[in-house]
Amino acid sequence: MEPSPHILVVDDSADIREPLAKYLSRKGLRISTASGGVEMKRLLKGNAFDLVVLDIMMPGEDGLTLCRFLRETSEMPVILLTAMVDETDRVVGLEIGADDYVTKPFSPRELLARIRAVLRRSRSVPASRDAAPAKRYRFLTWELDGLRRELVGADAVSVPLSTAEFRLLTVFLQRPQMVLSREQLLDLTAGRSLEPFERSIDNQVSRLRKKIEADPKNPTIIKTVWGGGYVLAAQVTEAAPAAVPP
Amino acid sequence: MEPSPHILVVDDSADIREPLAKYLSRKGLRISTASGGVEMKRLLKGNAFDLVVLDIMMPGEDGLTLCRFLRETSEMPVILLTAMVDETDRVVGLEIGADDYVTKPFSPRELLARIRAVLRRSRSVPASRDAAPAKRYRFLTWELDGLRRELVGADAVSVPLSTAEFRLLTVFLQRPQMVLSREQLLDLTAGRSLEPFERSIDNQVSRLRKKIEADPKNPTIIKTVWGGGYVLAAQVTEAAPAAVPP
DNA sequence: CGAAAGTGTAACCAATTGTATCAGGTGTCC
DNA sequence: GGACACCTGATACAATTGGTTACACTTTCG
Repeated sequence: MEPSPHILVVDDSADIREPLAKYLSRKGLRISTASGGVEMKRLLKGNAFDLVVLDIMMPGEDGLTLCRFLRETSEMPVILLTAMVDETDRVVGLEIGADDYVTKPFSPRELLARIRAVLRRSRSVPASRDAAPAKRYRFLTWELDGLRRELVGADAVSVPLSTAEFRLLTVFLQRPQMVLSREQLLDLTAGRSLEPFERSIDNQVSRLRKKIEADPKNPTIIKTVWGGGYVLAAQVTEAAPAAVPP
Repeated sequence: MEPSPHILVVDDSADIREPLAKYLSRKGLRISTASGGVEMKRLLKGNAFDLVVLDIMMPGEDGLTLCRFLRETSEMPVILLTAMVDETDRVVGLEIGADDYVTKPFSPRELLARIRAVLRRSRSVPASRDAAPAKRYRFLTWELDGLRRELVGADAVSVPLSTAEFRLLTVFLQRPQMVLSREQLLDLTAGRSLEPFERSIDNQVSRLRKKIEADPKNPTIIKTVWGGGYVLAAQVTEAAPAAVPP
């Protein structure tokens, strides 16, 4: 029932990237690839990955720099691909906070084993506290309280949202003005990839519109991008989490 | 400038102790190590530690015993290292008052993250003397007194909770805004794993809701995440344990 | 314009969830 | 020991949720 893990492979060389992606996909993982830092960052915005495989030796933005970036911006596990037999890279890598490393040349099987090991570890029972970055978002007359999972209208009346609706709305609010494909939306809301003729996202959007649009037939908040997906076309301001009652 | 936190790592195996100490040192923590209970107690006398990392499985004086000892003699946060297999250990550990646990095998990075999380938490709570394994949690109009195992409402009326209800609520309060699967909840409350068609957690949640929700049919505190489990959707503040008049 | 592709949404249905009820277990008090 | 209170897991059945399907409607483009 669990969605298959989504892995991002970052390597400048297509000769490594492509076969690797193919192999890992066959093994039941969802794979996206990026050829460098810029592409990686773009993909990170629209998708929810469970792990990043990162080549250290890359032209342009260095792998270690990217690893450090990942560490600073997320909790995502990282596995490094290091070319050197030299220990320095591994040490530096682990120091920066990588979860594991594989030295090139490596067998895909070995990498797969490492990926599974790291995923297993990171999936263990959530320990304690460390509150999620739950925020509040204000848009138009609405306010979504991420802490209480509640949508409140101008008249302070709360509109009940189902789990899927809440997730979808959150995803949009975190990415205003960004066109999101159905594929990305499904990844971000449900962590799975789009099946050939799936229409579930269309339905969720439709259901959500009925709850938040003044006129669902002429949506002004969540707009359709023909052939592209949907956008949240409203200005969003992030508010601090609801104040604690004294 | 804040002095870097001083951590005591207690593990009988040098193969774990040494590299861990090295890694954590590089990350800016001050590390001392002990190979067992005797050495630990000796070090405790001469140093002020901010946190103890404790292996549960050790020859001689058992880790759980040492953890209990720490709880009785100090306020120091404890993170347990437990073997993946034994779920009971985790439950007992948290019950005894450990602040967190990490299951072996673990990545140094994961442990570091847990250490930082626990330190952050322990720093934000005003220090309180007198050993108290159980805390008090305030949420909405409620207050749970972990010491007396009592739930008190706004009107100072106490609502009696059964053992299972108390544990479940505690687990939620320690992880606000965190979606917990039935599997995880059962693990954390009873230390066992979910049988195929088990519904006991649903039942417990339902029973707990009847006691704490204003309208159990439309829960606002413990919300359902369809296909995912349950979340505590309320802000929680930790309070010092209630003073016991002598 | 007309076909093809893309989108909106009502209606349907399988899976998931809420909860009443039941039964076994445990502890208490005579 | 027996009666009773209470707790907790199992079971059953109703309600809800969300994916699927079908069909009408839109947009695009030759």
